[in-house]
Amino acid sequence: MGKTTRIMKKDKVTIEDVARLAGVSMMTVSRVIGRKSGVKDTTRRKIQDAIDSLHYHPNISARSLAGNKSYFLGLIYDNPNAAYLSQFLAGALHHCNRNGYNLIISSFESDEHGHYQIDRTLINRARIDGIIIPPPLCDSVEILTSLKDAGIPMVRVAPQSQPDYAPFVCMDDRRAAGEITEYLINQGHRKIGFILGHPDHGASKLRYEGMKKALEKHNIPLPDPYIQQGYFSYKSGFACAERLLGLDDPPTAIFASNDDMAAAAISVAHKAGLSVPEDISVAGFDDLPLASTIWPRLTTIRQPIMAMAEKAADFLIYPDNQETGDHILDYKLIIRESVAPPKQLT
Amino acid sequence: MGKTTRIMKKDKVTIEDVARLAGVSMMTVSRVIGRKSGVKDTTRRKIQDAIDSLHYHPNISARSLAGNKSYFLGLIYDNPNAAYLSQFLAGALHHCNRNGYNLIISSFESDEHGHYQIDRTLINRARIDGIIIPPPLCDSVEILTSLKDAGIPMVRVAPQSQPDYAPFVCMDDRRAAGEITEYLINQGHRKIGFILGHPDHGASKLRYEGMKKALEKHNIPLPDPYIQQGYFSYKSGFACAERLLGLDDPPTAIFASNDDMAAAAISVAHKAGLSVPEDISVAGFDDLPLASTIWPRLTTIRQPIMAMAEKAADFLIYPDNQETGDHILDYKLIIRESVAPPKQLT
DNA sequence: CGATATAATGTTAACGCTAACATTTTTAGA
DNA sequence: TCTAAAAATGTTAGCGTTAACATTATATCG
Repeated sequence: MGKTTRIMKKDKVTIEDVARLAGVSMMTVSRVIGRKSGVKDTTRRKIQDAIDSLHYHPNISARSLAGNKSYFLGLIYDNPNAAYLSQFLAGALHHCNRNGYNLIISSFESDEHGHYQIDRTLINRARIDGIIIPPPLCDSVEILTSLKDAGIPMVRVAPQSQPDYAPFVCMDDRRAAGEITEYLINQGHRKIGFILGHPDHGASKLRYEGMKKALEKHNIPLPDPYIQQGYFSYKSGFACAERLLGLDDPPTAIFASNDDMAAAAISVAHKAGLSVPEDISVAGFDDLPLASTIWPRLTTIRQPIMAMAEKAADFLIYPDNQETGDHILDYKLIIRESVAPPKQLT
Repeated sequence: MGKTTRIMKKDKVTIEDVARLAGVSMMTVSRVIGRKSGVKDTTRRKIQDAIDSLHYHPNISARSLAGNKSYFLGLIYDNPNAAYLSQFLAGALHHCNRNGYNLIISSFESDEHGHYQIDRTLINRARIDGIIIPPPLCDSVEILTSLKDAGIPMVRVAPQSQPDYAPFVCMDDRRAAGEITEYLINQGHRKIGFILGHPDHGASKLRYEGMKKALEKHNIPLPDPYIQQGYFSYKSGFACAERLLGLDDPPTAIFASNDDMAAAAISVAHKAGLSVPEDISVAGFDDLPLASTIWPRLTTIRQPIMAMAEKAADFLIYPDNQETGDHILDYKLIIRESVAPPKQLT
């Protein structure tokens, strides 16, 4: 392979070429590509034609230098769950690309004390216009304050603390947990075991509360041994499910705070020679791909992960939407095969 | 929240400030931050001190505009597997960040015929300096030619066709499959079932060949029913394993072309009342997190996913390394609990 | 219909940096 | 010690775009 000293980038079409072809000034072209108002419709069309026929694409570096705007959004993560990340990414990416923005991602890792060290690499280097912060980063005080100090707009996703600190999007975990619990109750279950999520994730608490409230509403008891502390991991779910099924009077249904742990519960049941949902029902939360690849497929709550990412990007690209748009997105109860009425009722 | 018309970005420190403080010209500072040669050591140190004390960070837009270099690398993907993506991303991200680059990612989707439509969004918008292309995109002729036309340097990851088309990094799938097969043989297995990967993924063929060759070397037969066509998905692995275990003379070990399918094989075994590895051994390929979260944990091949991503980024950032660096990265046989000697031998 | 407000377009000067070339300083050789 | 070559540093002119202001065309009203 020959050595090319200099890369020849094709389109050296500049805004000037467009202006000349359209018979206007550069500035008017700039207004059109910047979607600014105050350009006559006929002119706009003329310019658009010139743009199209020349295959013009604005130079983002020049725009960003002159306009003090980078057309980049940042996304930072410290992610335990690949499936979550990948969906989230897809949503953010999609919305950015459709709106002329690019996404720069960066992974952060907490130190042994759970604290985050901010090197301002991301911030300084790309001069991003705003930053999307999914959990658990969105609850890190270090990160929030350092971004605020730097004056970078941010949108938090599903934050659990200090809701007033910055704009956010989320879903109603509590209500969702209540709804799926109601579903279990309606199916006839009265003995329902619960596997808690990671105590550091705020969502864990909300899901627990939603579940408890639904039970109370129907006067169904929730004895202590029916509540097991998990950590959102398959492994922790496995241990919890073993404890639940080892009880003298085991529950007829298990509601796990996420799909991973629900999947583990199904494994435990199989291992114990029980079939799901005939002998025991299992419900999850999240509806990640896992939920529909295992068998039986999980009855679960579909989190609007992509939608939250899109909305977050949207709020940064069009800050005005923050005042009109919905911050709380809809979840959906997904009914599949892992839940059925309990045996004694059939 | 008050409305700020203009975002106040803190560090308005420019190269001029640094130059003034260090008592040199802007150009000399530019040489230092660009890591160019031809600056006296004492001067370099003086400038570095000025940079540090002012907390100066070069403006990437300006650099990129003036220097016709973007300091951005692209990563395109069309990914079936979230775990793979997330590891790959981590590797690429890490290397970019450590070398003053940023990563822009973009997802591509094939149409119903498996072809890719290139909108040159990514290419034109960010003026990326190079692009990393993991499978399966790295084997798309449309993508390769259109990038080549645009003059964008690329590095392919684990390409399966046209190896001379562009620089690439990969691992030796064939040898790895051979090695894990040898391991099964050494454990005493003589009846080994194989679950093929997706026929469109070149790696599938290589893994199959490696396995077959190892068996031939030991004069172990591979009857047709022992070979099942999977598609890298859990579901397909499930069906294959059911067929394998339903055979009159079932294998004592199953080697699946990836971890997902191996995990499915374990589920099938459990469902059939067999325990792993006592009644049947299962081996996988990839060593994604799944491999060590399920029980028993999978004996598998650890693909150097992160390392491949890093290397790919490296080749784009420092093209000279392409001539000296290794293109074929090391895998590793990971021995865990899912494989044991077959029953009749114990 | 002229005056005035308003909409549409144009002009100029940066934005912060680096390529290319120019100049000065240092080193090496005779 | 002088000179030529090499090394180190400086100067100038953009890179392609947009902000801010200036100008010109168009609409509105008494």
